[in-house]
Amino acid sequence: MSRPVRVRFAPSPTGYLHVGGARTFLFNWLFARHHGGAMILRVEDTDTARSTREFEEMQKQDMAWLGLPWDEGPGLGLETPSVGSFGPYRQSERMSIYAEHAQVLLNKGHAYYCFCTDAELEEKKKLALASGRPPHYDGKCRAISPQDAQKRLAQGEKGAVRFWIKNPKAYKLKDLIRGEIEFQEGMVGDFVILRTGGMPVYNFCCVIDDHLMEISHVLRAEEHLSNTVRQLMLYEAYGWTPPDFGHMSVVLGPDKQKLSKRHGATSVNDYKENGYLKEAINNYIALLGWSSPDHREILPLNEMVALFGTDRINSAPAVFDGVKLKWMNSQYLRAMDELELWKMIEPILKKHGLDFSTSSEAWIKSAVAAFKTSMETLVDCVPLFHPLSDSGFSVGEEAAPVLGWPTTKRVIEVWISELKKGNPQSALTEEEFTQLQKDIQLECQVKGKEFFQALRVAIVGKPHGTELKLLIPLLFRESLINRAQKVLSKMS
RNA sequence: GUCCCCAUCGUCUAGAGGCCUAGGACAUCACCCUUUCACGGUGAAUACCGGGGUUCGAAUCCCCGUGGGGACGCCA
Repeated sequence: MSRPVRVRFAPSPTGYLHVGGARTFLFNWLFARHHGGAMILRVEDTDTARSTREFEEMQKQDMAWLGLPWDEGPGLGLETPSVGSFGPYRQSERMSIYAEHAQVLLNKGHAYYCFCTDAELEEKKKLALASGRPPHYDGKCRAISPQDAQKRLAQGEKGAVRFWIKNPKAYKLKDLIRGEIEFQEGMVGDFVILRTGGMPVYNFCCVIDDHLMEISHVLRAEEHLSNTVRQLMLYEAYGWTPPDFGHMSVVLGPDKQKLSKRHGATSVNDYKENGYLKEAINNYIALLGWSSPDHREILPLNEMVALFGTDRINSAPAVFDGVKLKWMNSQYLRAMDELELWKMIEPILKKHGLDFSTSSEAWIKSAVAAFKTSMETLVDCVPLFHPLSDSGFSVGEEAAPVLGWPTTKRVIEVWISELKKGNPQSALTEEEFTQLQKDIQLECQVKGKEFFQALRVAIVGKPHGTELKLLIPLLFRESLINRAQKVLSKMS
């Protein structure tokens, strides 16, 4: 009775992997790993008008980037072959399988050819809706005998194949997340399984594939709940045992509408580019509808695997909160090793013209350590590291009032002469700097704002910014002198 | 229109009849630390959608209403 756990993520390659899809994928992945089962990737590309191989590739790249490998399905890369023995894993490559299975239904009298035109169908639907009847297909073409249908087909007429609902009845579903759900009789009409032209339709492919791929559990979004009744009918017609279903709620935007592009950044790729860590994204997304039994919120992937279960999935829809994601990201950033973090930061800095390739490992470690608590995303490193780069030094507009103060010049001059007392290729320690500040204040008889802001301008070119005691140990005397002199030259 | 799902602080949630004067996290506010900002620390404010039952007792169970979402496709 207990089958091996095999779950699948079945996206349509019609765009980037978005947050909602990523959550479905993550939940399935966690479920598979928790039970030691297999994670299958199946590409649902039967909507040929909107599906592309490029989109498929982008989604796979995002999935891989999240660090959630799949066990079976198309490989990463446009030309890479699929892995797994239940393929092909692209629905567009399974056409003969669907055709065969549709024929089985046709032979059993569980399906029939429908020759109604779009216009005709549209008209009927409108009429039904207007008179308060459910807009279901009226079953007109049931009357066409298989022989007549074959004849019309042979004459070149095109038709679709519909599932024939032989004995309408209520269907019960034991949902893993929602419990028992009952669909009343008459909820759906005879539905299309093969479009005119032979292209199969989602509900049909889904059943064939889930069965043939021996999928044991289907965790998917709530929007498929009402569809499930059709799928149940198909399982019944074939005499197959359906998998266990679990329908999770949808992810909402701040306006409580289903999260979509108009809500701004909603794809995994957006977050990746905006400097988010995959660990933070996985962790945050997992908390959108799932909670840990031990009530912790910061959970690394391996712990989520150990703790995951469908019993703690919330059936109410969740609003996506970018602010909390950002917080989560900052937590992971802080927990990272300095050199590991540097590997991610360095290319970003380089892209912004900040080159630290000559810096020593010790310097990098202390620089990253000094700044990582101020970062919420990776891209936040740019303004933070900017003051450490000599090429990026300039005297800002905001410094103008400070430059106008009568005491400023003297403070900077003393600062320079003090710096010259040491090795130009050395930096001041935090303690030395603290002492030096006291000395200068005493010598110049300047204190408070007049002193601190003057000094800050001499060092970073602006009266505000990062704490000086963090910056100073990371800057050589030579560089500090150069900067101070540049400021001085602005004053005369 | 019909059917299905859902309903605890602004947001994510804990809560499976007494442990709830409803707990945590993010955000907010105040104070402390600090030359500024940030970090950190301490604390505050804020929620059981409404109405009926059931029960000695209900956020928790039932019914009705309301609100939100989804489905009713030759989209997935």
